[in-house]
Parts: sequence; structure tokens; C-alpha cells
Amino acid sequence: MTAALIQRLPRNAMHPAEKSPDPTDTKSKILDAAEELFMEHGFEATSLRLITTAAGVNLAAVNYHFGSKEELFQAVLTRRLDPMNQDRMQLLSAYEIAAAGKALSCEKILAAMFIPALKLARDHEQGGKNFLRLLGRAYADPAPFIREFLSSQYREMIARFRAAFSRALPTIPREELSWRLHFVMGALSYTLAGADMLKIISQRQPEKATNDELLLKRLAPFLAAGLRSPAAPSAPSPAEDDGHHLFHEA
Amino acid sequence: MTAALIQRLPRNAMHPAEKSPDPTDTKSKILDAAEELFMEHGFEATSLRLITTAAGVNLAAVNYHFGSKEELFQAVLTRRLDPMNQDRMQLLSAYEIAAAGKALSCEKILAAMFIPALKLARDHEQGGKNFLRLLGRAYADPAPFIREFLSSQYREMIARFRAAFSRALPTIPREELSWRLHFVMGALSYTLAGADMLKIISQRQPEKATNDELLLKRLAPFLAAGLRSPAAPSAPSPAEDDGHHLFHEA
DNA sequence: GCTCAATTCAAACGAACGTTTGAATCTATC
DNA sequence: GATAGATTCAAACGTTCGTTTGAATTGAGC
Repeated sequence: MTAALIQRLPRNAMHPAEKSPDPTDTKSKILDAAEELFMEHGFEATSLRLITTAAGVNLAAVNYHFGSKEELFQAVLTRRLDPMNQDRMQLLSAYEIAAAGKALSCEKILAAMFIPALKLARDHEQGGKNFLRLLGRAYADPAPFIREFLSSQYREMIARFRAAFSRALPTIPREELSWRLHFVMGALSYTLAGADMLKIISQRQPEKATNDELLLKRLAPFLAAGLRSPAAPSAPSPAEDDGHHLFHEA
Repeated sequence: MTAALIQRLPRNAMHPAEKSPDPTDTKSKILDAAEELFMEHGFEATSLRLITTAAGVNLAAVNYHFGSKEELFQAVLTRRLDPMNQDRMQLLSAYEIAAAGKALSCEKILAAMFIPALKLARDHEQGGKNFLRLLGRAYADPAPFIREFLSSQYREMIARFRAAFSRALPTIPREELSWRLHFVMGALSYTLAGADMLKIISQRQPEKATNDELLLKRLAPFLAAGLRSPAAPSAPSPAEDDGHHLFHEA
């Protein structure tokens, strides 16, 4: 049984040279096909046979190059998510340096989050266009290995941006800010994931609806207004009301 | 082969009397177990054997009472979603009548959306507490039958609330309002679905984080501020900029 | 207590799944 | 061109899936 642990993996999987951007090799073909199919059908509903057939490679190639279906999914995510979050943090640092010690505006911080995402949304030659929808769906996936992976991938970036927002909004208590950052991430991921749902709301053809650029351009001011809204009192006794007095009158 | 279409279904599935709230009969036991397990693992990853074992019923009972796994999932959703959306629309109507022709505030309209959801979140005896998380995940599920089902279930309610927001925010163009309503639905569903993700952001134990009541109490003012924010110009030429001038400075 | 329809049950069906295997093929190095 | 490692391949593995079947059980109406 211990012999089963010895996987047969390609050499570069052990100590990867980490430079195989050749879009014609087997690994890249698998990643491209998997990205599109995972986005379309979700993780569980996408079989390895579907992926390998679409990629034009042998079924066993996935287990050979990636080890398992789960590791393939993580590889699909990390290929674009890691550079995107690096871009976000670098952009935020650049803004902070340019501000010369002054606090950034909410819009600037949101721009540092959104612009790297937009770069992917526009990446038509690469499959980056599909990736954001896949990412948005991964957020809501209950599979533990996905949640843990995303958690580890996001931890550093979230911490950086939370500190930036904390400086931009000194009057908002820490806990309230955590909630609002949560809402920001939620609206962003849901918006990127659910272009379909827009049909229900707008009840018109979403011809330009898939234009992620326009979408984020409308989302940023919406979120900035919410972030800046005055902090509500910290709700000392929420235990026993009946739910009909939760919202202050306008 | 046409004989295969003749399903063996219980009598009340044809012309249902629609009143079986007995929580001890087979149908209810299946619905309760399915609600919890679908929430925990998602649709694809939850097997009928897991559900029927948890419910303490025979495997074939699902196909007998509901027809198929997909129809079971729809039954799980519709059992609580339909009454909740009815409550929302009735509450909105009550507010509008009480306002005597005057436009409602954003907070009031959001209250009409959130209070029925809160009622479910507090429903501890029933399994209503789990339902909201299941619903939030269903929003992001790529399965066509889920998307079509949700679309049909939400169409009427969304139309009603869009009209209400349109009256509350006369200065916001129709298209911009559609986007913002989309953001509202996104933040709401994501927030309800992803209690896990909060751990990443707050980096503290979410002891009270699962308190959906507190959660929505913070979400509503955040969204109201976003909804009320001044409408941006309608972006006449968004085609060819480089993404670095999307956000106005503060 | 018999009847008949509704429901439950154990068992099996065929299909599809992720993964593994061992041989075949490719490719660079000597 | 022989060698050795990396990669590809067809085939099969064992498991699990949703669904179906036909008999057993239940329960109300006559």
C-alpha cells in the first residue's frame, strides 16, 4: 500500500523549472481545455475524459502531469490567480509610493484590485477571459480543497488591501471594515461569475453585458460609496428583536 | 422505449393536494436531509445514497417521490424559496400602501428583500437556517437546470423590486439601475453563501459571523449607500483605453 | 377479511467516473 | 545506433453513480 504513494510524475513536477509557456505542449493544452470546461460545467461535473478529449491528449496525461483531478484544478487556478494577485499588490504599492505617505482614496484602492482583473478579462488570445468566471464560481464551491486553496492564495493580498482600506477609512471600526471588505469581494466575484443572472434582472439581451470592463467600471463607484458610508452603531443588543426594525428610516 | 417515459409516481405528484407539512413522512425526511447535504457538498457531489441514508429511507424513495435527483433539488429549493419571494413581494406591497403614493426609501425596499430572508435564517427548528447558504451556492452553480429554475423563480420578484427602486431613485438611469440591482443580489447571495470566506478576511474566529442577522444589518446600509451614489456618465467610448483611467479620483 | 392502490424494500442494471498499469514511442546524449 | 529517461498510449481496474425492477408490505374502503 505504501508503494501506491510513489506516484509516477514527470521530472519537472518535482523540482520544476517553472517555465513552460509553450502553448502547444501537453500540459498547456490540458490547462487551456480544463479552464474552459471547468468554467462551463463546474469541477464535479467536468470529467477528465471530457478535458483530455477537448485537449486532444491521452486520458492518462492528466494524472501523469498533474497527479490528480484536484491538483489539475489547482493548477488551472494558480496559473492566472497567482500573477493577478501579485499584480494587485504591486499596483497598490505603486499607488502608495506615489501618494507619498498620504492615505489613498477608496477608488484608488479598488482600482488596484480591479485593474489586474480587467487585464485578464481582456486577455482574449489567452483564455484569460474565461478565467474570471471560473474564479467567481470557485469562490462559492463547497469542496474543502478548493476553499483551502483559495484561502491560502488570497491571504496575503487580502491582508495588504485591508491595511490600505483601514488607512483610507480611519473612522470605520476594524470589524465593520472586515464586513465591508467581505461585501466588496462578494459583489466582485459574483459579478464576474454570474453573467447569466444579469438576464433575469435586466430582462434584455446582455450583448454588452459580457463586457467585463463596463461592468467593473460601474461596480467600483457603487462599492466605493458603500465603503465610505458612515459606520452604524455597533449593535449592542441584536438578540431579541423581531426583525422589523433593522433598517433606519431614510 | 416509450414505455420508459411512464414514470411510477405517487398519486399526489400528478394532482398534488400540496399540503403535506408532516415532518415525519418520507417526502419531508428526504427534503430535510437533501437540504443539509446539498448545502454542505453541492449538487453534483451529493449522492442519492448519502441523502437516503441520512434520511433513513430507501434509496428508491427519491425516484419514487420526486422522479429524479434534479427534481429533488428543485423541490428542495422551491419549498422555501417560493414562500420567501411571496413574503418579499407582500411586504413590499404593504410598505407601498403605507407610503400612500410616496416613493419608498432604499432602506425600506432593501428591508422588504432582507426581512423574509432573515425569517429563514432564524428558522432553527425547521432547517431554514441552512437554506440560505444552499441558495447562495445555487446562484453560482453552472448547471443549466439550476439556472433556468432560479431564473423562473425570481423573475416576478425581481421585476417588482426593480420597479420599486426605479421609483425610489428617479435620477438613476434604467440601465445603471439594472447593474446596481445585480450588485445587490450578488453581495446578498455571496454573503449568505460564503460564511467560510469571512475567515480569510477577518482573520478571526467567526463565532458571531454565522449570525446572519448581524450580517444583513451591516450589509443593508452598505448597499443603500451604493444604490444612492450619483450615476456616472454613461461611458460613451470605453472601447480603447488601457484600463488605467477607469476610476475617477477622490 | 378481502381488495386494490400506495408505498417501501432489496437487488440489480448499465454507464461513467478517477486512477493505474505496462508496453510502445519519442528524444536527447554518449 | 545503442542507451536511458521522459512521455504517450490503449486498456483495464475497482468504485460509485442515478435509475429501474418486481416483489413485499402497508393501509384505507367495501
